[in-house]
Amino acid sequence: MAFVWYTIHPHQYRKGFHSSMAKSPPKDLNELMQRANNMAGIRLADIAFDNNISVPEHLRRDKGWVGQLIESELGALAGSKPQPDFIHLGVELKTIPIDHKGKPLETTYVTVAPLVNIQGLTWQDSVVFHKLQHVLWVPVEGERSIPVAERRVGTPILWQPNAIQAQQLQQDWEEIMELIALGKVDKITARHGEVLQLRPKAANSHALTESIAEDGSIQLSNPRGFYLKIEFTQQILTNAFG
DNA sequence: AAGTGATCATAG
DNA sequence: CTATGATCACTT
Repeated sequence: MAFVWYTIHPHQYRKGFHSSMAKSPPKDLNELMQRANNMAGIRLADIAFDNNISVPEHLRRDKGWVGQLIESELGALAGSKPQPDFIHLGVELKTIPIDHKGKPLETTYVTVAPLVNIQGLTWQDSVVFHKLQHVLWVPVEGERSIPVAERRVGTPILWQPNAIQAQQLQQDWEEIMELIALGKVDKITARHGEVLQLRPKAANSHALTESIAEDGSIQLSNPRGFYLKIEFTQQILTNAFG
């Protein structure tokens, strides 16, 4: 849908886009949003060129490519730390693949789920809670019919959960964590949870990590991660553009 | 076509 | 393995 592109000025941006060298972290929220807004309407090939990054033919073996490209353009600190992308701003960056109608094509990965040592862990102490406190959503065309290089970035959305969304997230998180605490992690499916779901998050189905068994002892299970369901992220986009 | 379970690359 | 970035691809 066209609404995703409502702030786009293709010709103006295309001309003066290439120029920046290595990006430094944005000094404040305004600078971050200015950079994000300047990407709206730009093709991934142009952003890649600007960052001296090559464009893969497809994402099958480069599933995190788009996210890392946008991180580079926005000056997010590289590295794999369990911290917000822009720790000094308290903002988490998430790219989200959308179809031609502006609907998310995939669920959104949030974080790995803790499966042991979770006694006393509360919603407000959780990584899910903290990561979703402030998110910069960057929509990107994701239909496979569009060559990766030609996919365009949409208008960014700076989001914070409203009261209802916060409640939905907390309820799902608490129900899922309760099952994990009871040693039923291997019985949890992606169908649990209204807006937040638990799914495998590993190199493959044979990867193992410690978890709680039904008798309270330690067992091994496939690592899991928390993901936001499509309807939830679709609502975020609708609320911003609709 | 949607949704769930599986998978890919990289850094430490 | 853990954690970052996610999308793939098979089942329903």
